[in-house]
Amino acid sequence: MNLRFVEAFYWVASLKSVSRAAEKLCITQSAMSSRVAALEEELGVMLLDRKDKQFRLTIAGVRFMAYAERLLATQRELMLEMGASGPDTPPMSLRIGAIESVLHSWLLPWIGELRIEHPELELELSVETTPVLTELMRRGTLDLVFAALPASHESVRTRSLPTMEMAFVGNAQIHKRRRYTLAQLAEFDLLTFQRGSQPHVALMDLLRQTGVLPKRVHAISSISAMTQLVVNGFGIATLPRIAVQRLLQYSELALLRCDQALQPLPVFASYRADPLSSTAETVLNSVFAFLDREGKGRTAKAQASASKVSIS
Amino acid sequence: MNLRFVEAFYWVASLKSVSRAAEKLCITQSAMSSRVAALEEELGVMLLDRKDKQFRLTIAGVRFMAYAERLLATQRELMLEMGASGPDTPPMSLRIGAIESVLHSWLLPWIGELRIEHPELELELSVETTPVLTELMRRGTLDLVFAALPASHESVRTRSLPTMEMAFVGNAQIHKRRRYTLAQLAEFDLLTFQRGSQPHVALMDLLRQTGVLPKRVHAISSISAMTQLVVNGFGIATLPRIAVQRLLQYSELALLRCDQALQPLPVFASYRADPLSSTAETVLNSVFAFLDREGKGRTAKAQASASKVSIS
DNA sequence: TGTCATCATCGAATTTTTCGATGCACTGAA
DNA sequence: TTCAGTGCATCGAAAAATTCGATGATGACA
Repeated sequence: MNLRFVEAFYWVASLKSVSRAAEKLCITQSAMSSRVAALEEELGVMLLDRKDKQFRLTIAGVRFMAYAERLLATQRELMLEMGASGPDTPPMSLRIGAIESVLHSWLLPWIGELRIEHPELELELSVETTPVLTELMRRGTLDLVFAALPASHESVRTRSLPTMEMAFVGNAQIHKRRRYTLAQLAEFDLLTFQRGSQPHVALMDLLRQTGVLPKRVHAISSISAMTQLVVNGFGIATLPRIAVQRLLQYSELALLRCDQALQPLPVFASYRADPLSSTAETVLNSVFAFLDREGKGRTAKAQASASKVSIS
Repeated sequence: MNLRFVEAFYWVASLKSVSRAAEKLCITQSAMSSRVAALEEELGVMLLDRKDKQFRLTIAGVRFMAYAERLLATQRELMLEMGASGPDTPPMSLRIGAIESVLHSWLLPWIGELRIEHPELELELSVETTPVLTELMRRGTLDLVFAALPASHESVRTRSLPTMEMAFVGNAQIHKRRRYTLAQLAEFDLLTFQRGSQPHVALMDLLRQTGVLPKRVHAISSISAMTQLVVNGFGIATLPRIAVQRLLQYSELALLRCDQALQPLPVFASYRADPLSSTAETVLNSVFAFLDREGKGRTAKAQASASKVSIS
């Protein structure tokens, strides 16, 4: 029995699809199909339920899955202990997905550090909205996703990251007040993320609760589009505070103080349980370490600069 | 990683030889050699210590061995649960070795039963002396051995079987007394197993302890040779009582009563730990069941016939 | 009814594994 | 020392396995 085949079956069962498992392991769908067939032949049992149109494991398939996990766990432990990172180890690749807010806050500087910590990693970065990301995670197209909702699914693990403080951002030339009430802000056009997104929902909730009737609320799916619009005097955007800070010095953006606080944006990291590799976990730990360091180091400096800017 | 290769390595390590492991798995030595090489390449570590002329595992090899056992144990459990005894399962073969005493007592009738219980088994039977058998077990040439000594060796398990009662056997025409003293018997030529064997040593000890000086003690390695000699009036043999009983009715042999009891012949079953198959264990359990049944069923009948014959 | 998505199956191409032969290093006996 | 014997690695060719690309079958969906 070949463990590569066992792994193949594991992914077929985990992703509930032959084709997607094939994609995951970088082989053709026909090869994957015949791997499963070979396993079935070797065991003398059907593993996939082919009667139904819908994907399902047979009873034997479910039982085999448990053994597959045990075998692969042992293999992983083994590889780890034997240090099977020989010189001919193929470059490990990790497909990361993130929402724009994450991209524009800590993702890029963190990736900079990651390239130093793990230069052998081959990254693939997709920026999408939360629902798209969770779907891509469910289908196994991404290995690690930073989104505003957990990609809850069997065999997908989730850890929650520090939330991101949201702030109103205006044009420094236009919005010069020291402080705004929500009603005052709502006299301008408001820009936030796409409909249904956490920031959009949170903003609408806040307006409703405080009884403020906004002029217009635009749903924009791109942070850089939003900032362009703000710079052009189109309106006021709700953006992650940290995400904006790196843009502040190069533009005429201004963080606006408001009497009503915006709900912070939660961030969840989701990754697929991979029986043979702890890459996602390792990389995720790197994220936590990075954010921890950033948080500590920046507390004084960044807070100061933030308040300074907000005065402008 | 292919579990067939892991199994290959397991046997290489267990039998401490590439060639013998190859023989065990029915492939050529070169194939076995390259299997190990493939494993080493995959792990990026040497597993066999090739510097020394003498076989040895490297540190990595020893560590890997533990994982190999775990992987194979899981695979075995898996195969068992999935009932991988498909219609295309190759016939299982078991190489059994036994000493003559076992052959002439219960081995053949038991094999008769075994063929009914496990008709899929392909047997290979070797009759040898105890030292040869233990060596063949050590080298992995035999899977299950019934001998007068345990084939003690790492990765060889041993269970002890009921001892065999030894008796003096004479020619019914010549030795007509109801009872003999040891001294009386010793006036004839004595026949026992080869020098160094348990019966030979035991007989010499008994003679020495009782201060009897035998005329001659012949060392014969074959039971049928011994019985022929006894029938021809050559002398008196020490043979397992049960072994002789099946010959009694067809010849002129007689069990002789003696005031000195012979030491019983111990019997040990040794078998190699096979991580993927419990054939030896299963078959050995069949032996115990058989002997148990025989012992119970025969107690009255056989004892009676034995005493009847010994009177003749 | 046509399109799309998913998967099995087929023959050819490719890769892996095995065989048989040979060479090398070492041992033990002559 | 020489010589036969043992144990293992290595080589090229043969055999077996795996994979690919293409095709077809099936059901979903509009």
